[in-house]
Amino acid sequence: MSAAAPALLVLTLPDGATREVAPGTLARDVVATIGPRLLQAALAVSIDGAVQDLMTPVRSGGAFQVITEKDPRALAVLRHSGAHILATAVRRLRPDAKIGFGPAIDDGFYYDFEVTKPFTPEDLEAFEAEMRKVVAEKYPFVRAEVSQAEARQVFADDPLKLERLEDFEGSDEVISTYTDGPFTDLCRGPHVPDTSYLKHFKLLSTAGAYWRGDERRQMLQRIYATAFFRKEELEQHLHRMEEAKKRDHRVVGRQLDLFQFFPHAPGAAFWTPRGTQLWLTLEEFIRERQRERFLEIKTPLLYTKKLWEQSGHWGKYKENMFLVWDKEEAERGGSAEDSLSMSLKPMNCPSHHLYFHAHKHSYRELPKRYVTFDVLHRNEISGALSGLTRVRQFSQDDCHIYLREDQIASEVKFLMDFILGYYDTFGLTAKLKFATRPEQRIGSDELWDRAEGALRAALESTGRPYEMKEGDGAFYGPKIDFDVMDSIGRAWQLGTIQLDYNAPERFDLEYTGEDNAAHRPVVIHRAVSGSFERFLAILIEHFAGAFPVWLSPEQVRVLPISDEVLGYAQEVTARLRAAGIRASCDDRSDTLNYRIRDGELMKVPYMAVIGKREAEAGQVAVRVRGAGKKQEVVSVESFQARLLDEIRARALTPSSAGAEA
RNA sequence: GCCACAGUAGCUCAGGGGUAGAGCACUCGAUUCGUAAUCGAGCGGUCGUGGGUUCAAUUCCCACCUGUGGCUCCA
Repeated sequence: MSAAAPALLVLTLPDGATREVAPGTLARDVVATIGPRLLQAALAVSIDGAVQDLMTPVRSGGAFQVITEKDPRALAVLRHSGAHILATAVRRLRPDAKIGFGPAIDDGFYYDFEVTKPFTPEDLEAFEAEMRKVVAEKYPFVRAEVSQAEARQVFADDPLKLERLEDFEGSDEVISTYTDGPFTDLCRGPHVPDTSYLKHFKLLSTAGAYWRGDERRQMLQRIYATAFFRKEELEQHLHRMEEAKKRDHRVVGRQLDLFQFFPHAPGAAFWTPRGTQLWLTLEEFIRERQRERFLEIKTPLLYTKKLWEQSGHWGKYKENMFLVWDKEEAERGGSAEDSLSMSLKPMNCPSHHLYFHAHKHSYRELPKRYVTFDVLHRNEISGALSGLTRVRQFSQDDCHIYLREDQIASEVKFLMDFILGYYDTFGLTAKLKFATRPEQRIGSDELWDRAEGALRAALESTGRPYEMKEGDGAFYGPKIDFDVMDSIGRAWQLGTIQLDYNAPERFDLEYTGEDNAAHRPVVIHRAVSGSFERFLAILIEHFAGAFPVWLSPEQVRVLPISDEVLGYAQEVTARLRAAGIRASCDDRSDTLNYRIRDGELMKVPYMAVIGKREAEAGQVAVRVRGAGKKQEVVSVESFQARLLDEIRARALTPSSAGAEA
């Protein structure tokens, strides 16, 4: 503020009105000129798109917006303040705790601490209680701008903060601190005006987290928490977490008897008869879709080191491979290391390249699409394993396409339609991400220009919106990723289309062109499901176990009301089975209510109840899963026909129960 | 791999230094039922594994295994 008469800054309000203020005016004073009610509701402001708190001096002009609870950006501000309040409470109860980072995240916030004794669940309760005190004490968040030297003074006892301060060396970024009562943090802000704004919050869990995400650095103790403006929102959030837990594929998988794990095979699933049926149905579906334009091949699971050296896996991926001991190599006197000269395959690409290389190919036969469903093994670190979503043994619907460069655009278009159509069948919606050349890459810039151009042109030709992920491509080529959204709004990265100019070089792949000369093909890596295991886990959670009829392991359960009609019930069951429907007859001597309940719990899409009336009329009383008592009595023929239609159409929901066609 | 937590009957879970209990499931008997749990009886566990402390360990301690939540990684 050295200038004698600084120029006024012009702030433009959303309604077009303007305010002219002297630099250094507090944001809250600007808000006050708009209205007292707005000042009451204000949590922060946005100037030219940058969120700042009310006590921040205005330093530049531009679009000026007041951020209230309604603003989507407000929650992050509240949660960030929540993180400070958490740290305030932790510091009071555990003065030895060194503070790390404490940001707002998608669903809440966390704070990392370095402590000699890790936190226990009881500690969490104590911290939460202490936070409520800090909230009640209503400390204002006081911003201060300090020099590097002053900051070093303030955080002299916090080595993690001192390390953070090093990042400011030589930069002209303003160093600011925020103080709420007894606690001061190095922080850019913004914050809500005082601690009392944090009303509805909950500490959720503790976890270890490496300092700065680096596994070579020390492990800090992270506390996860969440916060909302309204009590109902917090309750809803916690309820959603509960609901998500209920549809957790590990829980549903046990309830519906789909798969299980044994300690004897960590990271490898056992599929039960019902689960195996589910798997086979999915696989059959994929096979059917791929029958026409893809070539399925089955290849070895175990290969010699030579292949992995050629593919580059031996050098870059060996840690993750299950190496296999070669007896003869050992007997030749090789070292223990040398005797491990084979490996279970962790990926299919080398198999496909090997096969493509083994034959002469004409330009006329491209694109050539090889698909393989073989079992893959990756030796994941134990801590990474989790249900079906992260396993050591899995299968992919893995495809490698060998094509001419001029075919890239049309091929990518074809693959995109293929993949999106696949997700549609399950009611999954996909978001597309286009990832471009990364820093670490191979190939000339001209090649990348061509590859990215072709991929992008194909992407745009579909007219679908997509997001850019600059620099996130594979080292060998750009890619399109498919982020799939499930029924409760979670995103999963599943499908991918990747251009690869590296593999053809490594494997010396060739085709004979029109000119009778050898040419290099391009390779496209394509996955749709990711892995069967993970995809089935997603489907289980997406449908909460209530699969559409075509996928259901058990499609119809026939329930005879009494033994008198058992014969007819068995006849109906046999007839449905003969028509290719997965039907069973529940002839247990339990009550009808009991058996209906069991059928509902097992999420069987249709129950066909049969009493004397139905037996006499050649009908069934159709009960649709989840529809309660609403039922329709129809002839066996029309029930069967309708089922077959629904299965053939791979309908997501049943059409009205057994309506006569 | 790292940090924390957990492991008791097939499942969900209670208990706790003196070798265990419920509900459901399962088996048997009775019941033959009209749309989400019929009644009764019975079977079932060396309390994850191995060591240690103790007169005594499922319980306390240590190690390991497996799982869960994270970190890292990732289909």
